[in-house]
Amino acid sequence: MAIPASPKPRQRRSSDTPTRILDVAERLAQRRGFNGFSYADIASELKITTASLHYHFAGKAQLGRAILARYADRFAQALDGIESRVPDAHARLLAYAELYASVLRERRLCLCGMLAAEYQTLPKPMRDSVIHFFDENESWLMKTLEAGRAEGQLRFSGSARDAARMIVGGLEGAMLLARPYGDVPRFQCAAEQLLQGFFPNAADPQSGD
Amino acid sequence: MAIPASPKPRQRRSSDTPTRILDVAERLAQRRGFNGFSYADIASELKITTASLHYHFAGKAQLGRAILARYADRFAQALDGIESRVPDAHARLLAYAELYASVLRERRLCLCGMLAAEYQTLPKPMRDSVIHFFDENESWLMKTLEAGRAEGQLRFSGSARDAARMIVGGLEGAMLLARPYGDVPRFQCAAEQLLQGFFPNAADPQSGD
DNA sequence: GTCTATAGGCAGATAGAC
DNA sequence: GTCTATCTGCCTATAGAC
Repeated sequence: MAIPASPKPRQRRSSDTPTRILDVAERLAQRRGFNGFSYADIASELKITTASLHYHFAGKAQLGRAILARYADRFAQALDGIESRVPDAHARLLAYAELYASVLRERRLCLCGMLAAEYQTLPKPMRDSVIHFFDENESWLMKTLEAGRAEGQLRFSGSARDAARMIVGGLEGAMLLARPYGDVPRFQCAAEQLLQGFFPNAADPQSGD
Repeated sequence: MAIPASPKPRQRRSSDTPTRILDVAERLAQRRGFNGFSYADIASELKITTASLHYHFAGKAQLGRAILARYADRFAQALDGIESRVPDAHARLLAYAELYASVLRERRLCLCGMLAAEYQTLPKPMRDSVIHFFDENESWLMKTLEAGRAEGQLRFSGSARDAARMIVGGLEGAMLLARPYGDVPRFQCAAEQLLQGFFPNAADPQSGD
């Protein structure tokens, strides 16, 4: 029920052609941007032709939609996974930041962070998916923050919505800057500082140096 | 001395061809990304030919370097301006965030935020300039934060370097996300939250709702 | 499903006239 | 400095054989 069985458990490892195309395209989009790769890049890596690519994904716009749809699904599953595995709100925030760190470790940007930069050049359906992704993140964080505040595990002064937006933006920005430096700890350090204000047990931020 | 006079004060408004080219190219780069515009885009807007563009900037890579050099100069001047006009550290941080807001109001991203996303596709000299830009921002913020802490106007627990990096990343990310929504207040709200932890006079962040 | 072959357009770039 | 004309290459995309 919760985990629907794959409709066709044929191949050993998820490696049917559409999936492999999406895997490569997604990685290229996260590393080089949606405007930074071509059908030829995917085709050469998979040793197929661009004509074959067009059989599976009629155009780059449709490919982009498919990448985004799969990415959003996977992200939603990851958030569900946090909720089922991690009981307390404090740890959930850290687990949320760790999702970003794991992407950065592959020298990728968050797909939607990248697409947010390219937003003005994207076809309308992709724009809508990017917005939807951030809305979903905001909702999940709001839910988490409010629950944590009710339980006394988290503290924050303003609205949960504003706090959620600051967290998403802060993590996306920390990722954006850490990647050119090739410096994952740089991201982690920023993420910790960003979140520490929400933890009541944190040392008072007034010690000197 | 501080403000060197323009070498050739010929035209009424800064409108020699190289400057107009840089103006258009910079705006396109900040809105669509460096990979999101072409020589033809600039040429058609200025009603010149791409051949003329090549006379002033031999290639897109050189144009990119010129855009970055001018942008970095202007940003450094803006930081100097804050230091000369704004006396206290608290207000300097707010003025710093306002620099970002003024860019966002033109529906642009910070040039180097945009180029950070496209980093893997940039020619080496542009990469170096992007890194240098963020290093300069970090230095300026460190200086400002340390002075503010010494004067008792700012408080923060970790190193000034880590705090500076969190601020740059946080503002860049808040910009990145606010733009797709076309929502400048969204940025300002995130910026305020990001900075409020540095202000000792802020209300303790434990009030309920 | 995958291929060969190719179309049509746009990219960055250059030569040479004015 | 700006132009016309052109080049080469890459881009997305399609037709049609296998």
